[in-house]
Amino acid sequence: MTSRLNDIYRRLYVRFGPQKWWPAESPFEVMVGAILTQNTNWLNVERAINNIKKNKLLSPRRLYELKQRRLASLIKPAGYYNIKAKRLRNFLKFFIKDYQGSALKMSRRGLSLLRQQLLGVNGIGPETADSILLYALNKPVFVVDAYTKRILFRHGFIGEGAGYDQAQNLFMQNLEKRVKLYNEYHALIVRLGKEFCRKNNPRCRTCPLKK
DNA sequence: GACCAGGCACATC
DNA sequence: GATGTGCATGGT
Repeated sequence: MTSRLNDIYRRLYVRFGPQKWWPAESPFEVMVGAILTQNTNWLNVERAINNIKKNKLLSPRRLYELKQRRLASLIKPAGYYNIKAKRLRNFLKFFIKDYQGSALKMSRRGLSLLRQQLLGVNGIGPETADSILLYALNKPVFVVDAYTKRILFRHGFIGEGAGYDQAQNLFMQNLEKRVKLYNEYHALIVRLGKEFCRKNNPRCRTCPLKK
């Protein structure tokens, strides 16, 4: 299993090259993006983040001081804007209260504690939590998303109904626990997914992983 | 017009 | 514990 997973990584890297994730200028921007990108095209998330930046509001306290209505209107392009405004505020409240809005302070704590805390925030599930841990705080945790499960299933690594943890364990129990590897691997899977592993994609049959 | 996108919480059975 | 549903914009 280890060698197959390493082989897949190698092929993806050769095919697509380094992906330079996460596309953001600061750890806090990663956190915001992680919440906004839930079930949403990244291009729409960029528009939402640009709205925040244009108004010079990309800071934990400034965002938290906004009325929820105002926040929702700023992030409108990202879709689900009402629920995401709520989720973002839930996270900001936690981030400010427990870590004074400092990603550096947060990054000093251990992975499993942080993961528990993040999952305790209403609106942050496993993928959002792990994205924040890996891409904002440099913790060695493998991020699983819809593409990851779809690819693992289509290549026979897991059953169709397999859960998040099962997919995550597959990687984490068979690969070195390295931030750089996890960072690039997940990004490459998303890159592959966008092109070949959409739900009804005829190109799936020409997937570069199939030899 | 249909389908899809870097999920999650909640209701119901 | 499994399954279904609401949330919403914008690209292809």
